[in-house]
Amino acid sequence: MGNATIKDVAKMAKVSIATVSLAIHNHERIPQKTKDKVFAAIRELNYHPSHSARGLVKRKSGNIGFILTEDHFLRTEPFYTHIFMGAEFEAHESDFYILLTTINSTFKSDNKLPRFILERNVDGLIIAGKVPKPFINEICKYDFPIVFVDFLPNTKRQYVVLPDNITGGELATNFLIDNGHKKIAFIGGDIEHPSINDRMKGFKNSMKNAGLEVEDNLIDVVEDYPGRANGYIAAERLFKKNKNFSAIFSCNDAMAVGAMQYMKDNGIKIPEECSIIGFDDVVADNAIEPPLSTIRIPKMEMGVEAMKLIVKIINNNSKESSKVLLPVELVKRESVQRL
Amino acid sequence: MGNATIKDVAKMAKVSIATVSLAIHNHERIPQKTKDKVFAAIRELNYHPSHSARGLVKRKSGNIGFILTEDHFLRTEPFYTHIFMGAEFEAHESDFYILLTTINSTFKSDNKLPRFILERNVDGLIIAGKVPKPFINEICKYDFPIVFVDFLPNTKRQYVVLPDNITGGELATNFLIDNGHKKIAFIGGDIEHPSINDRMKGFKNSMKNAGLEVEDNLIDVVEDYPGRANGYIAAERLFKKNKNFSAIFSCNDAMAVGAMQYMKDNGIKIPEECSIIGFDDVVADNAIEPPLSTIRIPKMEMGVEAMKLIVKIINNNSKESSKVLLPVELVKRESVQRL
DNA sequence: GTGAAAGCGCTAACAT
DNA sequence: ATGTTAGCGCTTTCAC
Repeated sequence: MGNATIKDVAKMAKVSIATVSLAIHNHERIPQKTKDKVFAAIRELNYHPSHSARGLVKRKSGNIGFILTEDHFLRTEPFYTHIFMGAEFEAHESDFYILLTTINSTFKSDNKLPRFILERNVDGLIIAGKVPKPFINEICKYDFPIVFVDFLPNTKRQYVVLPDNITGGELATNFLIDNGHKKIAFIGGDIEHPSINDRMKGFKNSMKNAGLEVEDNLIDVVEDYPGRANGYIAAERLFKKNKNFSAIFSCNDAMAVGAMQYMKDNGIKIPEECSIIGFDDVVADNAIEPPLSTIRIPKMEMGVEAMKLIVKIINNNSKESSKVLLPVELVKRESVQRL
Repeated sequence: MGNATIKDVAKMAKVSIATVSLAIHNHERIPQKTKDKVFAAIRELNYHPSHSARGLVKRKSGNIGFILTEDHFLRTEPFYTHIFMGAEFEAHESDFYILLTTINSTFKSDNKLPRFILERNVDGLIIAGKVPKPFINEICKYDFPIVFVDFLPNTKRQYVVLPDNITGGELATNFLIDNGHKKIAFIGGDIEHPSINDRMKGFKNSMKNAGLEVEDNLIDVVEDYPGRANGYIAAERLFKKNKNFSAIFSCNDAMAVGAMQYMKDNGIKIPEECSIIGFDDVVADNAIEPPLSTIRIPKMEMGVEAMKLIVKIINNNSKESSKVLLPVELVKRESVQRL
């Protein structure tokens, strides 16, 4: 089972190893006939060029580093897992391998960086989700090309792949408005996160456009991570303070699920007494009762685009900065009631 | 920011590159004094050996391939994600990188194998969870050392890391028995899966040891994947056929959650009217009502052990076969009632 | 149109 | 106790 080297191919095709190499790279100076001979030998021998040898001479590792925080990777919902898989799929189309590693969300500037950075064993980086500032600072000292996915840090050269959060926020809000809702609450967390911020921006845009008031006390934003527990808390505060709303737009599904739990615990019927819409579209949404309406983020596609972009940058075919905005989609399920 | 080569180190330490190389490998022929000089230069230059160059001469890639099915990777519960992270952590301790890839669960023998196999760009394989038979057949043609985690195929040389499913099954069953349950149902799926099979074995062992009868019509095993939906179905069948049991042992948490859903939908109080215990201990267990008692599988540790084992095999320090059995643990929560 | 040869960074056998 | 050197598999320049 093929452990052939370029020499073996050369011998079998009766050409020099230089010719084999050039043929593989589809060099114009090699006529089709010779190429055919070479490729026949390659197939026959089940030859695959050695990654190491190639890397050595090209001074490229042929690897892409994929980094996310442990928290994100271990989240119940396979959100970043989907993004990774998109990148992985796309990697099959290129000659790159992906090295996945996680970092701690409490990364300090004197913590050890991932080994593949120190050893320069990657040609570029994909960073998915929010990562700590000190980490970004450290990593920028090495000058790898970096593509950020689902997070927008403020670095100089910015290559990012994001869902269209603003439009998503508008989509969700418009859906509620179109269903006759006028008093709409917004719950969120970690508001410095650019994505969450944009979703709220979309919310406000739509409210304004519809001539509806955005009431401060209908907005509940917790400081930290917008997860289930905080969704519960936010809903609790909202309902205790003010019962004067007919729908909630949650900055993501996790918080929405928490909020729904609160409503269930307190006998508030969904959607009869209060409608709710989330954001992300993660698997759990379909498993809860009632199924949650939400905004679908194209997770796989984000991974695919990130991979395409980093390869483009490495091959020097890209501009100084670029921002890929992926369209999101309204998913109507049963958590929103027409008034 | 260090792109130094072994030459630079040699120059700075005023020795030959051979000495540097030997010092790095802590060769005995190099006296401590020289080593100190060398390491000082290494630190100074922030030198890290080139993975490619090393790989080229050693004819090793320095990579481990980690393979699982897409289904498993994208499962809502981050079960295999935890296993992967364990392997990732352990990889930090070694000189290996991990290449993660997924395969389709419908893999056919003429499907393309992962690229790192074809290109021989891994020195060994970790395969997590059940993978299709044709895949195993294909992969065995290349003779990479393989460690299987959480799955036991019948290959010749067997290196496996498993949770102690039999003991787990006994633990769960004994817990129910100790709480006064005598009529206990078992629900499961994919019974050819060695893990599920072992859990049932443990169930039967405990029942027998306690002098209790294992009633055939209290065992409901679906053909396919033991997931939520099938848990619901199994519970439904069980309750329709026979109300004559006070507790259910579910082969895993996913099925348990499905079964609980059925009970809730049909007004069967948990645990007052029926106790239930699962297996796996995944995050969701704590989020449902009532919190599910279960058997905890040490997922991270399994990844760690798998990585340790594959490294050992690659370094030729292992026996022909070996089976690492990791202890499981009973987690008492609120889904089991004392009779 | 094709081949020879240098060299990528490293290891290890062989010299000194 | 340390250095010299061949060679791992490949790319690419230069020569034929």
